[in-house]
Amino acid sequence: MSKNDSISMSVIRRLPRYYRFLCELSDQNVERISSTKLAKIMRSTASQIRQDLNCFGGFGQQGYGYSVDGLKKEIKKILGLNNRYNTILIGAGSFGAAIVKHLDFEKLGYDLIACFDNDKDKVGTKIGELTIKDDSELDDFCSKNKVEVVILCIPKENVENILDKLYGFGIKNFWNFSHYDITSRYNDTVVENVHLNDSLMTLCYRISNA
Amino acid sequence: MSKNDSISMSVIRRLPRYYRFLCELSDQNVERISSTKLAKIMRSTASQIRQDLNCFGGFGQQGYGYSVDGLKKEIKKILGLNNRYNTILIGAGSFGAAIVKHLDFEKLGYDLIACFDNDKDKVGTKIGELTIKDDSELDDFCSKNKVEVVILCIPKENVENILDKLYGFGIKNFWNFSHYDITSRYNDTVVENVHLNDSLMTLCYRISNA
DNA sequence: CAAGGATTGTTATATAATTAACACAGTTGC
DNA sequence: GCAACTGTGTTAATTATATAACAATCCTTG
Repeated sequence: MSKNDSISMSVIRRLPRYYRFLCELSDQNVERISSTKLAKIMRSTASQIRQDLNCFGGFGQQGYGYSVDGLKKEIKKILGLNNRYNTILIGAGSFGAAIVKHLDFEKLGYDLIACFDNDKDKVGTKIGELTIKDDSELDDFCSKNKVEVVILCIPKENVENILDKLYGFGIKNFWNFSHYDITSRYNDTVVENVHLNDSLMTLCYRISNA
Repeated sequence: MSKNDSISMSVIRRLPRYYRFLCELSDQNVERISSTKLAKIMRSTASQIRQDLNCFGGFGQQGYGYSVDGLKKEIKKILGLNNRYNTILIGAGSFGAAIVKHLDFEKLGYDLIACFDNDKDKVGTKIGELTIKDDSELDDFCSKNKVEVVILCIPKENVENILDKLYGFGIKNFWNFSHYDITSRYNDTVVENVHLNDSLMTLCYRISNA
């Protein structure tokens, strides 16, 4: 598949940031940008930008730079943001609910098709258009629907059980907010662990040692 | 200050994870652990663990390994988790509220002393024990209280204004959930940017290119 | 439409991070 | 209390990442 054999994670994790800044430039009706100017805005280096982009192809033009809209579309395609993925939320507490309300899943390709919780008080209430289902319905739902991504917002005690079950249904893509490293359990899954506590601790270190 | 001159960010970002796993081992009443065993549990390498820890001092003992509780305490100290920091939340929407409810600020050293929002409907309502204040009270509050950390959960349009104001009060530590790179504006601040959209996009890339 | 300037794609260099190697200190068991 | 083993701290080698350099290419302008 073209050039992108084994792109390093360092590069991949920078792509969303490029996309973000390109969207802003586009909103400001900037038509073209050079790697040097973009580097200045993003506090990066021209070298890095050019090298990152060239992992995927030559999107620029000598003597001109990059077309903002063109590059934006290319990165969107690279990131796979034109695809759609059926997504469910497990753990529909205030945190899970806030997560799905706060971000643009739709825009980024995720279709939220169901929410689950084990709290009887929450079951039956709504998150947006969706009615929260009981955890006991999870098996049935997964066997009848093509679930591609799971957002996990549950306490770490419950993770292993739920995880094994989902894995059994062939679900391997997780956006994980629970305080548990999913990758420690399976290694053929795609997992984004968002460890907010880790982030707070890192902040603490940096403040304390500033 | 001892050994820790210019520890690399890579090392620092691993510390919370060590701490997390050590807490679990401690909960399981494990008394001692070798770098090799810990590496196996954490899916890391013994070399990396030993080298990371030795940035801060020799906490282990030849032929024995590391005392779980001892090492846990050391890392806690290194991370600065014994310190206390006065913290305020700006943007007390469902997301901001969920963030402060979901995590153990207390345990990690952060004392939440006030919440602000510009939505008149939210002002006066409560988050835990705290009553949400109007943004207009921010100046007054900052001048009368020692605010050390700010959690930002506001739309990116409002960030620059609020940020300049806070910076004016000498506040330089931010936990930032807004879709804006604070480091692009000032460079003498300590910022943890949590870009959840970026995380979602990275996940999308990895699913799409698996 | 040619000459000069700009800016890329790419290769080469320098820096950073990870892994491996190993000497030596401390533990354990007989 | 000695021999064999375990496992650290540390230095060395390897790999990965970021920066710099530059020739090739395309735009721009008079």
